[in-house]
Amino acid sequence: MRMSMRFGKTLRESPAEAELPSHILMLRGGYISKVAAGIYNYMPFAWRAARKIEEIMRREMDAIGGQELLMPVVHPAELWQETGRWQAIGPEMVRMKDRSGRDMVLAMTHEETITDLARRYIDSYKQLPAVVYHIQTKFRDEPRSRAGLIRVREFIMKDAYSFHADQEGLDEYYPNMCRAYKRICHACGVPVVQVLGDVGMMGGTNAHEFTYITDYGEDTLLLCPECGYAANRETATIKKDVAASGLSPEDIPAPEKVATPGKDSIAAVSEFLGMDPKETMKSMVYLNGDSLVMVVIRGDLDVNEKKLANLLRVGEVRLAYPEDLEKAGLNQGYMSPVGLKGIKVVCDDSLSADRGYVAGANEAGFHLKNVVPGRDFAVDYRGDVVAARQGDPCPVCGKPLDVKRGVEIGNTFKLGTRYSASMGANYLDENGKAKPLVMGCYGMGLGRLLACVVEANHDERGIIWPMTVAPYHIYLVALGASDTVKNESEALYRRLTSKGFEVVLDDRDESAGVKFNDADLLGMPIRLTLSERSLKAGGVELKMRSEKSSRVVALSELEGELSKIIDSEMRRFSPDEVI
RNA sequence: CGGGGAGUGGCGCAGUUUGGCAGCGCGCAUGGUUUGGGACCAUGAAGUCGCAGGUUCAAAUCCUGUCUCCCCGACCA
Repeated sequence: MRMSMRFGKTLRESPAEAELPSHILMLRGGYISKVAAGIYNYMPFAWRAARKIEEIMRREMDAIGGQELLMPVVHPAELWQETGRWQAIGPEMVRMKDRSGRDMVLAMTHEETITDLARRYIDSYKQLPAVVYHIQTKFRDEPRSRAGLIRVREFIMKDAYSFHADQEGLDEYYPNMCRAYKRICHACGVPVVQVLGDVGMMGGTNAHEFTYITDYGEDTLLLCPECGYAANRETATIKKDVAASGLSPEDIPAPEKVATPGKDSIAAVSEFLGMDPKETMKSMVYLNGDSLVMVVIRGDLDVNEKKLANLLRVGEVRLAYPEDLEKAGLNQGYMSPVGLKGIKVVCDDSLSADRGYVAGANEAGFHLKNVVPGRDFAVDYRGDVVAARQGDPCPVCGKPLDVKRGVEIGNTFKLGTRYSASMGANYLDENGKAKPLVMGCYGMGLGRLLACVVEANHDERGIIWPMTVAPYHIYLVALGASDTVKNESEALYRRLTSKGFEVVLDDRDESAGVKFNDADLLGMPIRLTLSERSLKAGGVELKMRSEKSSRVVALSELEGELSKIIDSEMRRFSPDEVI
């Protein structure tokens, strides 16, 4: 490839719209160009890198029994109506009518289409497990695209689906996919952590995310540096240390009303009464659709709305407005579930039913001592709705948790029978009995991974592509306008290309500074410089993008040297070496 | 959807406060001089100032509406 003929160009200044390194560098390098918010063109260099990532994905998917197919981007609405997602999903799904007025959707994902295929082609347990994948465009009309390729509306995803006879089959297969995901990221030079994830709109029982840790990420994670516990904010929990008191509710004195004038916060009340916040009960009221829900949790803890919504099996809840509280006759600062009527109560499992807590008296200026969950108020839901915070004890080992940000590159879900049951995707087992297929689904964003490659591999001058995904391995700078340099560089370019090396020849009529700066910005791993000076020194100058120093290599030894470097770099990123 | 900011040649920006010839740098084209870390000289092309309406002798500038884009939040590969 000759730079003089490159479709696209580098920019000296970074476009105002970009803030992240990956976004800035890919725009400046002419790798991507924006069409609309969250919709990008992949220019030739970026597309070459993307295709290399795809090949890595294919290699790893094939290695765990995946078969590649291709499903369409436009689906008939009926498929999505069968699973209920036509109704359940909001405006992020693009809907349209075809010319005959049939409702159609743009694919946000492909569970429906693959399950439709599965019910038509999988008849018997003898065909299981079955694993298929494809690399295809998705469209999600996100409320807010941002950060270049990291959060877009149109994106290419590698998504895989597995079908099993039973949960055990899925459980057995699932780790293969997790390992493959780590191998793919490693091969692309992107370190990832596997974290517990929320099932979200997919449904199912169990999920993991594969996340690249960076302050620019929009996913919030809780990590335990001690034991490796890792979960995203929607799933993370903490050690609550609720030791049994050995008391039964009858042993605990009845609630006692105490005056707490003006003490309308946990901190104020516990200080006033000389108690630990852990001995108090915090009451929060949320709006679930039109109805109110009260959540009670130990005084020192906070509520995670997403976990609350999941416990209630609804899409979302929001903190009630002061007017709502007033209408319900609740005194903010003095609320409690005691004597509450017509409002469901969620009790976090940080509160135990064998001890008394300080709670509000539902009367301004008063609290109750010795309030026992279950005895003094009815519990409608009990579960874990705690919001894990920086420094909270790890649920596994008790050491303080760290909060980090990250970019979710891929995720894996144990779907179970969520889709097969609603779409009637059954197989016959050994006894000839029809059973729903047990499914897993596994997504990974191609553009997002590409952006993370840049995030994880750049310096202030530009991108430093790992050999495995570099658009080209070698950037050959022809320096100077002399015929000797022109002829020699042209000959070298042809020679290397004909031997299968991936080479960009910078044959532009530009100054040395421009060429070197573009070489650094574009980030091919090996830079060769051919000039009068290098020829006089005995050959071409060879410099790795990732290193400072350079050396001169004789033209006669060049191929051997390049092969050696490329091989060792490829090995450095080989997942077999590590995972 | 809530909060903040911005739309002026391809890119980065000034000009808007106080209405009066639409500018600068980079890039692009042509010619010449240069060639080891973003060269220099000369000449040139390119903008309905996001869009619509209004005020005015006159609007990039003032008013109204609208669209788009960016950042923070809610939400996701």
